[in-house]
Amino acid sequence: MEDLTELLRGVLEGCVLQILAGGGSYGYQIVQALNALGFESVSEGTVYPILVRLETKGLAQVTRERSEAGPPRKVYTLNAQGRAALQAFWERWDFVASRLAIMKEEQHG
Amino acid sequence: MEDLTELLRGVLEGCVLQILAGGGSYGYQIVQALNALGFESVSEGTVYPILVRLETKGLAQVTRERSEAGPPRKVYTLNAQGRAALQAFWERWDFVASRLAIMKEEQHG
DNA sequence: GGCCGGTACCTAGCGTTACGATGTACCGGT
DNA sequence: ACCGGTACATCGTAACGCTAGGTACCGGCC
Repeated sequence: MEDLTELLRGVLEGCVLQILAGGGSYGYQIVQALNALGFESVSEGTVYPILVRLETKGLAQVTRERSEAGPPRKVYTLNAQGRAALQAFWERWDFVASRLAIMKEEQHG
Repeated sequence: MEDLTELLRGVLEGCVLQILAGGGSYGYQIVQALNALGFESVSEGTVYPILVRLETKGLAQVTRERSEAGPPRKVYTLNAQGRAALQAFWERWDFVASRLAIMKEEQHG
């Protein structure tokens, strides 16, 4: 798949929120989850700033947990504001996706 | 609807390509078409740079047509490369949208 | 004639975001 | 001692959308 960079703007933060909604997670694991999902080009340089942003905005809390296989993890957990932000993200996404679907229909109709 | 700015990155260029695929159009009209579609915040300062970009990339040609109600219009028409770019856009969009759909499912499942 | 609203174009500057590159450091196995 | 995997951080760059401002053509109205 070609370069998705521009299309992923704003989307990745939503994806991270969604992943965190499924239970606490940390940067390295989130990168792997996004890669596994098909966003193969997403790397640490992209995800870590997002996590910092979420914490700064007060959408997630951090706890340190030690790892058996490396340095300690910074586990992020969504709070109520974070869940609200996730819902708001899906609303915006659904809106945009619905409009794009309309446009695409017109292509063939 | 809240601020869609970030979600529209990359998407607006695709929308303009799609609009142009339906026949030649010009900046002012495209702004109105996008507004009518629901992207109400999109203004001329957003669309004109996109059109310049399309021409620079060799995806569209320009012809001047006079208007009865104002200064002459710059009518943009897609060429073969433009139609290819449109198709490539839809492929990328479908990919991203499908992944997001998977993520959203997991929310409830 | 002068003014205003609608049409139509353009640009500079700003903020946000994703990404590549680079660096640090902990750990187990060989 | 070294290497690969785990795990974090940050700087600089590029791209894009948006606000704000500017120019200009036109018809109608006072």
